[in-house]
Amino acid sequence: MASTIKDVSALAGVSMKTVSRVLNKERYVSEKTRLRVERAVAELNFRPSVAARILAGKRSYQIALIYDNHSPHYIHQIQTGVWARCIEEGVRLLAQPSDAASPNLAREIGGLIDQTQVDGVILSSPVTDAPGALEELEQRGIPYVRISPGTDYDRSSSVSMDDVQAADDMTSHLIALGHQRIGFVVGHANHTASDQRLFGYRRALDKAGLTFEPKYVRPGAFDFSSGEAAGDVLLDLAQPPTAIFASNDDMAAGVLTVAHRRGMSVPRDLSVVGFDDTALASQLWPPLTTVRQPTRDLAYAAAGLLFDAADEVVHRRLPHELVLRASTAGPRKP
Amino acid sequence: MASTIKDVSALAGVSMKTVSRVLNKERYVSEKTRLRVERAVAELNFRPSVAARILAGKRSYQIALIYDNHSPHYIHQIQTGVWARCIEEGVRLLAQPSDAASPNLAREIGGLIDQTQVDGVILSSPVTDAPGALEELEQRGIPYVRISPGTDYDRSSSVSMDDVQAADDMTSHLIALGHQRIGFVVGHANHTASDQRLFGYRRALDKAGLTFEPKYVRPGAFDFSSGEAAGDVLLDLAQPPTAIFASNDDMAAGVLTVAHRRGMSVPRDLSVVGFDDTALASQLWPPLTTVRQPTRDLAYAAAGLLFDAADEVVHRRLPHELVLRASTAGPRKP
DNA sequence: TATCAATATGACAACGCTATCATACGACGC
DNA sequence: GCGTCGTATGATAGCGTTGTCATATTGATA
Repeated sequence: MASTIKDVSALAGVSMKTVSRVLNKERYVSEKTRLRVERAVAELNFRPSVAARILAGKRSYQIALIYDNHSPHYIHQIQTGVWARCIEEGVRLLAQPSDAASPNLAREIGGLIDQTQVDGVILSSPVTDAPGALEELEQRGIPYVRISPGTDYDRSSSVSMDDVQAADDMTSHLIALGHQRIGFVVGHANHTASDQRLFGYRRALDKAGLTFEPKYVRPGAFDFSSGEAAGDVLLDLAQPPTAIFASNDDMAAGVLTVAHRRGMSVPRDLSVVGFDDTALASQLWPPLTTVRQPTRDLAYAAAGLLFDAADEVVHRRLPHELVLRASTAGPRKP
Repeated sequence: MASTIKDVSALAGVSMKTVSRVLNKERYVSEKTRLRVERAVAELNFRPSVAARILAGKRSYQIALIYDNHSPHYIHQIQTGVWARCIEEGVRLLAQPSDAASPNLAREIGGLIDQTQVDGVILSSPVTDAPGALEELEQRGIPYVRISPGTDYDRSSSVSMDDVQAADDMTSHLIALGHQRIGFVVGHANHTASDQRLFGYRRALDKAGLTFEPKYVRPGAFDFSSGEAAGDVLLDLAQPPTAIFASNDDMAAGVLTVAHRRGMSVPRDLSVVGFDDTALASQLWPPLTTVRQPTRDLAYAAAGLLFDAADEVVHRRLPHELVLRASTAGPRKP
């Protein structure tokens, strides 16, 4: 059924090697020959077998995306971004779920590489910070790029946004609206972004001369129910906050639900803000003020860095954006 | 770095072919030899090269999942389900986004197969109903299983839920609560599930002796904003519905937002229900009454059918479930 | 004891491509 | 006219597996 390079070379009247040269855009092929080969390729609808290429050559024309993230929206955007860049490059993408906390992670990655001979790997947070995974890749000399790494910043190329600055911006926005008591829900402990967002919150308070109150900070895990739990605790305080900043949109949705359940009106009685600007943010009521994280673009850029792979370490930082919607207002006059 | 079957055979003191037999669990290998080979494999941490296997053998130990769906939640669940079954089987999964409406779809699928020699394909709706894609697969004799196909039911094995019955159940539930004027938001025209849910809605009205009113039915596209638009039209009617049934959760969220914007209280002034039970449903306010679609299980079962691939066509139908939350109540007394 | 089937193993070609090396062809300078 | 260089092409040997076929060993049966 499927045609091979041999069929193409026969039809074009050249050797297999010449066809191979055309396919790989090597130098030293005359214009005339290239055209003849390309026509034959088109006529036979020929597609080189990835398997044979891997076996014979150095490249596999495949890269892997390794992720462990429980937000479908985030994963989807990451996949879409990397995918788009791979299409441009004519490279196949293997999407690989994993468990960043698993002791087998390094072995799994090793297995993936042995089996598929991928040319490179993209790691998305929090796999970016699994030491075993990085070691494994380095030992094998596989180039890799990290999306939003939290540790060992200079260990590899990476793309990221400025989580500290973004959280600072958002907190400053709330302060500018007049809020003095601002609650904060921290993200999942595995993700370094959680620390950074917390630090940005603190820095903004500090700059504004507001004292940091530990009781206004609650742990969370980036999921809806931890947002609910944190919201309940914060609103039960004797002096509850007038605004709550959740480290992602899912948790902000949890806070919103708690407020609704208590009959509070948002934003009149309480301002709520999130982080990420997932689809969820605009589907809630009221629509959520949040930080737009350029997830898709980060992923696209990460793939770009991998393909350009000079041997040097390159970092690309993409801009975030405050998205002001209807869940924020000034605090109610006492 | 990576070891080959040759290394293993040398260490175990047997021929390459015997190692191959052990790896593929073929018959006619003595217990003693098998153990010796297995020990050598473990010691060298050997992983067979997928590329070489594909090239030499008939199987590629890879299957592809082809999807075109704009709901990240849905895709995520599909991927997770198929993935889980593939792990059990030791088969690699290639996740392949595509465009069901593209005229190139068949060629793209052909290219995928030529390049990767996948052993089988799983199609998720609406790619399930793209005639070109099915033809291409059949011409090449690639086994495939469809998830929730809408047409040509007997053309291939498939897994699905009963969309008609589910929509009927939900509508009947609303009727049982006392609603007589029930709005309906149709899904995307590409998806056959849209038709079926609409039919289920009609069938329930019919059974209850309520007359079908075309003005209570609005088109939609499975996304938030089409839900908003439909909600606005329905609530602007002189005799607005007392309940609105949206064909998925995203559109139901749009309806909820419209209600909130108009200062209506849900469910006191209006009942709203969705379909799918995505994460969104429980994160909205009020939490959404909806139909739980067993997406993950469907995907898992689809992979199972593919691996068991007898040559016969098998259909598996998985049960749905009404999830009653806080967005429904009886209509307000006039 | 000879014959046969069932079991167990190995030698070697083949899969479809790329890498390596060899070769052929002009154009150029001396 | 001869070596030399840059360009263009081909012949052939693998890459790491599995398929095919051949061969060896066993135990049971005639």
